[in-house]
Amino acid sequence: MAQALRFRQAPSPLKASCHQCSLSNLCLPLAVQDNDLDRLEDIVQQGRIYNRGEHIFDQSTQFRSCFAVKSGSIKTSIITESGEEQVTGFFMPGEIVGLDSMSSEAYACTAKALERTSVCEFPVEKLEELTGKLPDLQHHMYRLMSQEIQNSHQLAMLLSKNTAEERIASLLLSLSSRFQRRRMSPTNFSLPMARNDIANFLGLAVETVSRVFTRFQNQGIIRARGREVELLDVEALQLVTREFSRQGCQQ
Amino acid sequence: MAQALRFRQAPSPLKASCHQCSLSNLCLPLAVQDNDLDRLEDIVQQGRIYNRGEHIFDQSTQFRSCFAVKSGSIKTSIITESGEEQVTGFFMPGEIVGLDSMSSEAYACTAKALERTSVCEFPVEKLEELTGKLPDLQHHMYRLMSQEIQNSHQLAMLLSKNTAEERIASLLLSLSSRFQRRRMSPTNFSLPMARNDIANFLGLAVETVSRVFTRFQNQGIIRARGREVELLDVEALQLVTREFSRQGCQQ
DNA sequence: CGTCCAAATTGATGCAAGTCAAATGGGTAC
DNA sequence: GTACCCATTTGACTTGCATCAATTTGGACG
Repeated sequence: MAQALRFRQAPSPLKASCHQCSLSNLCLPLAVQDNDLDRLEDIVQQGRIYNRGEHIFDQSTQFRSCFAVKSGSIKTSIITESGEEQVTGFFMPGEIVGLDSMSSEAYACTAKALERTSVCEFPVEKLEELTGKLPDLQHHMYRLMSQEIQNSHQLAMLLSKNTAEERIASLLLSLSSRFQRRRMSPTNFSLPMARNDIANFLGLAVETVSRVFTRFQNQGIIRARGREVELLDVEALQLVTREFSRQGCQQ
Repeated sequence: MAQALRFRQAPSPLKASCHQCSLSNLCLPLAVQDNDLDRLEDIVQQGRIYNRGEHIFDQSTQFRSCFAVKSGSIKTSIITESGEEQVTGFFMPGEIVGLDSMSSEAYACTAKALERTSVCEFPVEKLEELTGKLPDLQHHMYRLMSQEIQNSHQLAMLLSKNTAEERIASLLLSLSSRFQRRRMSPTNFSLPMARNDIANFLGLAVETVSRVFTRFQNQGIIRARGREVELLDVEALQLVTREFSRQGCQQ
């Protein structure tokens, strides 16, 4: 069965079909004219399927490619010499992993599959060559990287200025809108990551994350059982994220 | 005197000379072959001089250019609707400001001169056109942006995992090595930013920054009077930043 | 040279979130 | 089904840093 699946997914293991991919409105093809799509397909490699917990790459791997999430989800984290971990992001289908490594010989972070996950691989050497020829694609790469800087600044802001409740509300809303953009329910989804990962990402202790979840639940803002989450009152959540700012206003 | 200076700095106000610039081993020219340097000069504009506190751009400005610091220094920060500020970075001569805005119509942050500061301006439209023709320059842009993502991740890590002392030690060491790369003393320099900016950047209260400075001083690690700082014991500082990790090791 | 205001320092107190400890739940393999 | 392990939750206690308040310092300017 597993073998059959593998055959079905990768009839020609080295080439992916962007034309037929349902993510072409999110992923790199978004920036490529239809008649140039072949050139992108030429350099994309259909990556293999990773089971939950498997590494797509880690900080000891030589940097060679960026990856687009095709299905499933990925968490990236920096791991210090002493084994200390800092989760730097969660990636959903259509999002690109590895942009932070383009200045280094080795990957700048470790990427781990949070569930059964498939990816497409873009060898950077070929990708750079192609972006040199396709201005729109180059522009899109700049956009993506710039967006990632902004995201990271937002995270820094969250970490340095916001309370535990505000951080968690922000994360839930971010996930919600990202699910929505992928045509999934924005109010009813299953968290791809463990409480531990949430805690690490948001600079909190696991216990605090757990407590905030139950607090939100008692207030009727969300319903959570394990990884299944239902947002019962999105406005209330938005209010939580803004509460901090509103106080600033009143002063 | 001020006028004479202005004339000397900008004989032809629209064109900068990368050939003669002392920062050519730090800034964008770093990635450009000598015989292509003219093409970079063609698109660079000599920016004006900003006094301390003046804005180079802010979040209401339409995004048009990236800027290289020529002399002086710049701080960038995000300002929320409610006026809350988060400092996202400090920039020294040769460093590029504005890379986080390449995905947006308006600048993603506000850039303010921390002292008398001059800049070179790179209009993005022309810059993108040029990077399409010069693969090395394109590669360098990817490197710069990727480096900025990494820096921001490091900041997030600092904010979420490290104590006040560790954060401040890290900042001092970062400044030290950046001064050194610019052929200035790595142990004896003047902070371009106020305590307030340091506090905001590191997610601390001003009072905490002040206390840590005096603590370091009492321990004989640094000497600080106002913005003048002398690092008396660099190894001790490095030890402070690593203390956290070392504890992780012992477990 | 004194005046004024912002920046920096120092001290006292409170709280949000971390830490430690223990109980509960849920998933997986045998 | 049941045993095991890891993830999650809950409770009790501790603490680093924020906050509030009061000086002190220092630079800009008339």
